[in-house]
Amino acid sequence: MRWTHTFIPTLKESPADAEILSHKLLLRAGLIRKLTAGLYTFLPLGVRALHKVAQIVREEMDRAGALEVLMPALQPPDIWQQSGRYQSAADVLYKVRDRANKEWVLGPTHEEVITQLAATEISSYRQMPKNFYQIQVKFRDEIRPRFGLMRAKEFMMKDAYSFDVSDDAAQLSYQKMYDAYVRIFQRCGLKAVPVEADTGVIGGKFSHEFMVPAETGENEIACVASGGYAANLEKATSRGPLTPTPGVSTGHAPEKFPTPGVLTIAALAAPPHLVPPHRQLKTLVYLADSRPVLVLVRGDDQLNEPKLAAQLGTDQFRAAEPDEIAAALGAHPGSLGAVAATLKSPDLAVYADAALRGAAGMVTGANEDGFHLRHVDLGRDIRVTRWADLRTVRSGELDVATGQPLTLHRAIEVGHVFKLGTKYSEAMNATFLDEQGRAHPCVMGCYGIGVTRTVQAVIEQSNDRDGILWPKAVAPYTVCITPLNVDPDGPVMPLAETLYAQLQAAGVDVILDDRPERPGVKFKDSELVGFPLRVGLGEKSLARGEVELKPRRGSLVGVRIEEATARILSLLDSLP
RNA sequence: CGGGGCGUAGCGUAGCCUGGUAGCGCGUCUGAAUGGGGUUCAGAAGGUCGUGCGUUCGAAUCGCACCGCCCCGACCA
Repeated sequence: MRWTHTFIPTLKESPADAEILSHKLLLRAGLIRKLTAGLYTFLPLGVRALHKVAQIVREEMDRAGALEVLMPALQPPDIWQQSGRYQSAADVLYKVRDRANKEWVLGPTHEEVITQLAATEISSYRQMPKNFYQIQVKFRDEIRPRFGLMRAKEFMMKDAYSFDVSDDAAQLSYQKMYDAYVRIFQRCGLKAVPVEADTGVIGGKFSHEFMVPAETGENEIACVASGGYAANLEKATSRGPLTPTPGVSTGHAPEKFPTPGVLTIAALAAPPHLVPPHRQLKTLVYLADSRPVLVLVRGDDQLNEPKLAAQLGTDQFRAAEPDEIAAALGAHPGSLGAVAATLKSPDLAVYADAALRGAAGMVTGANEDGFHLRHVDLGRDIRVTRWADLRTVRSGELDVATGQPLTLHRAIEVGHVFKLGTKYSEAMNATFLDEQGRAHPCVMGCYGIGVTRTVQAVIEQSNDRDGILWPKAVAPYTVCITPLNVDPDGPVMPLAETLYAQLQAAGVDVILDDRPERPGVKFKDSELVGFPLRVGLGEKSLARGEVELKPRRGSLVGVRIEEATARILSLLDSLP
């Protein structure tokens, strides 16, 4: 490609609405332009990078035995009614009406469509395993689109759906996808960490997310530095708080004491009360399927809502409002407690974090505004309905299996593999007959990769002060030939043309910067866009009989003109 | 949806508080010089100051409403 022929509108300054580096670079390097919030046009260079990622995904999916299909983005709402997600996913569903005023939805994902297909087309165990995938646009009515391509209303996704005859077989399908994902992100030049993940509203039993560590990521993960355990913070567990929970009873019965105006853990820890946070019980009130539930964590711990959701077994839950709390407990936030003797209703469910097991001599609210209780022993004074891991892991805590310390990192989710089970196949009647002629629901898995997001994640992870540092596998062009004088009758351009033709013939994605610009402009642009290798041709180097090879991440080397093509090809091989 | 910030030329911005001529840098176009790191000089084009209503002799500037964008939170497959 010739620079003057394509369209690469680079910018010296980044538009004010770009906040994070990768978003700025996408705009400045001329890869995308915004239409409106969450919607972007891919310009020629952006499309090339996107297609390269998509092609890697496609090759690895094919290699893993998945079958490419293409499903409609426009979908009838009744399949969403069938799966139950017309309600549960209502917030993200774009709905449109046709001329007959019939409603349609724009697909945010395709479990319903593929399961409907399986329901009609897969009827025998002989037809499985099958794994269908597509690379297609998804539409999600995001509450807040953010960070360019990171969280958009419309984005490119690879989604795959596996169908198996049994749980064990589904596990194999899952593992194949997991392995394929590891290869995909490796080939994209991304450091992506597979972490154990919460399965969320989509349901299912088992899942991993592929996370790209980055300051600007929207997720947080906990990892053992040496590798091994890694989990989304929504799911991460540890051996518990570093400060042990007090476990020795004072021998006294709970005793009420006045704490006027003390509404927070910190306030109770301050003078005059001086109750350390780890000796306090934090009492939270949730409404699960409209019924109040008390949740206890240690004063210095944070409740992990996804863990609570898993224990409650419903996604219809939320923190109670102050008036709802007052109605349930007779006191307001800041004075709440779960001590049985202070509860209006003895059968109020109490979920307690496992770190509190055996806790004694604790302080908690008295369910009377302005009062707390001391000398509270969990086992004696609080009727716990269920013990569970409900707290959020903190940095430095020890891995359950190895005892190694965990560190917390922010990360970008680029891929997700789910073992779905039979949630959709049961809802949509996707059954098959086994060898005995008995019907069973297909066991499903689903596997997503955010293709557009992956492009941005690569940039977020690979850049320097001058611009993008594309890994060769996903660079829009791998080689940029930069003649410093484009006079067709001059000494430089004919050689540039020759190299250009030879590299094209060798199958290299090469761009020829044939703009009549000053060298500085060309150098800056090629570095901003981040082509892995620049081939510089100027009269000075030519006079020495050399052309200059400048890897984006390395230093400049001069090579003999007659060896140039061969040296470029071998240098390319060695580049990341 | 709650909180905060912002809408002035393609991009980045000043002016707004204290009402009266719309300014600068980059980019674009023309010409010249320069010709190995966003070069320099001269000239030019380009503006419903987000939209509407209001206050006023007069509104980019003050008030109200709306729209849009960004950030934080809530939410999120």
